[in-house]
Amino acid sequence: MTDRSIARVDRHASAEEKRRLILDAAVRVFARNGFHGSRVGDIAEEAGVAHGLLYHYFSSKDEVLETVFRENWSELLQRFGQVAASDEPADEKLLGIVKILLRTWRNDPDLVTVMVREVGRSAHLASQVDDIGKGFAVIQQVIEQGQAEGVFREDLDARLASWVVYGGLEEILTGWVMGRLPDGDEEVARAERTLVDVVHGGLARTPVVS
Amino acid sequence: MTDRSIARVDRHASAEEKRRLILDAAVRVFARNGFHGSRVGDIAEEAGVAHGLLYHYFSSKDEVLETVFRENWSELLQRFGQVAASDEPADEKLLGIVKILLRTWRNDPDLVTVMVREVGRSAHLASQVDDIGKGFAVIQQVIEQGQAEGVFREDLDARLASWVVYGGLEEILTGWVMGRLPDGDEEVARAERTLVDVVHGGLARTPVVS
Amino acid sequence: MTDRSIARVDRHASAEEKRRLILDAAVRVFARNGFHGSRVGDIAEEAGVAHGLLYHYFSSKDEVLETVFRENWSELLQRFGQVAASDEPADEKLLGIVKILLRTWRNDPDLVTVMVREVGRSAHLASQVDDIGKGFAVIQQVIEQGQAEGVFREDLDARLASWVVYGGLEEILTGWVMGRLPDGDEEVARAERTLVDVVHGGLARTPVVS
Amino acid sequence: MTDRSIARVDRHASAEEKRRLILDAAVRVFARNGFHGSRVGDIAEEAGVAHGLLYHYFSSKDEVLETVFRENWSELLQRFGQVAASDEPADEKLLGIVKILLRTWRNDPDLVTVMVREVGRSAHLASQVDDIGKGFAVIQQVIEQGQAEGVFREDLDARLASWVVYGGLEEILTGWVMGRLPDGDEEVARAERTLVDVVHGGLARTPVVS
DNA sequence: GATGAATGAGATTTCATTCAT
DNA sequence: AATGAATGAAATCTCATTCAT
Repeated sequence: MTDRSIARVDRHASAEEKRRLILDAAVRVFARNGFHGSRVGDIAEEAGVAHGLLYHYFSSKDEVLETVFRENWSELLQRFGQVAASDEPADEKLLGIVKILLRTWRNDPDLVTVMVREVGRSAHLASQVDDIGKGFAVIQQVIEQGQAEGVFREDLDARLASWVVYGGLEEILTGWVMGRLPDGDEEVARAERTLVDVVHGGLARTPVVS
Repeated sequence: MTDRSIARVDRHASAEEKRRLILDAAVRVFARNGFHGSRVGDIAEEAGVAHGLLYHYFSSKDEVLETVFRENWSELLQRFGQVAASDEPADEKLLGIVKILLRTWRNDPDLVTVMVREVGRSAHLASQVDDIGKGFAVIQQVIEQGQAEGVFREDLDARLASWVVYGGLEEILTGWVMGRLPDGDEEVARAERTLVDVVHGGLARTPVVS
Repeated sequence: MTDRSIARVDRHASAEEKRRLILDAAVRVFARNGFHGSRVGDIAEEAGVAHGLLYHYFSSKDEVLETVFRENWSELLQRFGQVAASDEPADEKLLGIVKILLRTWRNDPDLVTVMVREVGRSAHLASQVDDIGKGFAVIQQVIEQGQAEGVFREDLDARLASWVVYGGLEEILTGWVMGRLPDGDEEVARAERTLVDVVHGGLARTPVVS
Repeated sequence: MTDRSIARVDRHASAEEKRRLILDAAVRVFARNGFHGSRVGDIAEEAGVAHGLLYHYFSSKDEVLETVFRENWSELLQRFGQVAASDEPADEKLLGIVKILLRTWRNDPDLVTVMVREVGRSAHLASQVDDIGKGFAVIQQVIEQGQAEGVFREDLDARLASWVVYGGLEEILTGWVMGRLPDGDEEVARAERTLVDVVHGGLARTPVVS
């Protein structure tokens, strides 16, 4: 979640800064053209370096995408973990996780675009699979905790439910990414509310009490 | 949702049958290797024809994917429409739509794989956008109908809610497609139940009645 | 020099007529797109037949071009021969040959376009070389005859001179073909006059009498 | 008209030299096989580079041909211009232009072959049209100057006459290119003389004085 | 004769990656 | 570290030609 808005080429950028420059450029370019539609040269150009330099820091174009994913996803995972480890009730935790992801969209739509479109379901890289799984696992844990605490229904398969929750979340992001859902501060707030309402209380008016 | 299991090359296949052969082969190959990982020659080989013939029926590899999507999605849309037009209550309709999609997975996992992985969020083709939107629209209509009938809460944004519902649905499919969720008749039934439970009744145990 | 203006597809065209249909279509298509820019299918379409039929009458695309050239060039050669065999003086004969070619342009610009652009200097076909040579030979004979009769200067290499004459002629045609010289009845007449004036009397005002 | 005979691959060739290497190789290959008969790989092989490098310097095979034409024709045009700007009489200038072209054949027959066969009349590229026109324009100017000075007949259309002159010239070159006229120092000298004699004094023995 | 589905050799072009400087 | 010229595998697409019907 580095500030990518400052893209000017600093002639005196240190080695690490060049690496960042390239990663940030990659996010913008992948977001704009997709992974397959982006050439290594495009990334280098966007970063203001020669394309050969990219291979000094990364072993391949694939590794650039993988790095983008890994570094950012791990940060998200960490924040999920903090929420999950707090002593709030399960439903609040769920809300916290939702907020983290939806608000990331506001801060860095390009990054979310890449995560959702390129990494989410393409079988590009094997390594990510585990990491993505950890995201589901956190949600699943929260749900299971909620069931244990009695705030969530126990008749639900917590694992499947975590997929449903995550899916709803990701679909909203996709809607924004693809430009099919209106974007803006208010819209994000509304989406957050709707998402939580649906997964928490369900669509049904008269609650299904059995 | 043609039966693609019969792939033997019928020497006396009529022209239209060859077209089908190619489309069906494309679904299998795209499902196996992804769109970008599939060569035109792979599709032709799988179909048992020369690769040049593909260009007799389609103008490009892209058009093959587009056709796969268009022809199958329109069939799904039609079935959604039938459910939506029935005189069942809204929650039954929602269940009906969920069933259509989840069971398509069982009948034709390759097709679903392609739909979910290649078409869903890649900006491959412009034309599909409209059609995909129609899927959301049907769900949204059902939700709005439910709100009007009083079976669904009125305080929800029906449009956003339709995205959440569809997202949960698609994520389950993705889990199967990516091999990250266990598959099987029983699992599909359980997923169906969980999905409907979540979006209908919500996760909350004690219904949120204030 | 068949009348190609009547291009309607006669359903009851006899075999020979189909052949003509194809040849005439080929002239139009080659003139429009050049030999390499023309597909066999384009010719067939222009002729209103299936492209497979072309191979019933000709063994290849090359042979179509060769046939166009051969059939039409032999007709021109014949007319050259008639002029050369007449009992007019050599300078009149030269004028006659010039007239034949320039006026062919008026009657059938597509044909001349093909002759000039595709056959003239591409080494497409070996067979034509001889035939083209016969054209030069006729001009050379006329010049030699003129020299023998005393109307033409004897100090000129008749062979080279025939190439110069033919070159001037062909260049004018090329100018029309490429749209770089104005076309029209009057222009053709003026070109005829200029060409004959130059090759006959030369550019020099005060004749070079030594 | 660079010396193309030195084709050995110099490992230390600078970037610009590689570009030249490719252009020179293209001239040889186009001369040998014609534009359509030459594969990009043939050019690269002849130049001793990988075929991909060609696309580093040129955007397409077409652009290679266009560049060959443009760079060489502009040099010729410049030399024409020098002749035209000199203070010689018009007939000497005409001779000068003829010499430039005919002698280019001796120095670089491959280049002339390509110019005559591929560029002259194929409608390959739009850009050349203007440049080719400039060649005619110079000749036309010289003729008009001669008419003004009284050395050339005033009753001739200078524009058309320039086409006739250029056509005679080009046809001689074509004869050599196609191997239909004998080549050699003496032959070139004879051609030069014949060409000038014809366009200057005409074929007629007793000059046409009216 | 006539059709057009089917074939497959072949050509251009792209672009990730390497490496000499 | 940095550059960008150079490489070459690979992929899409074209189209002349064949041939079963």
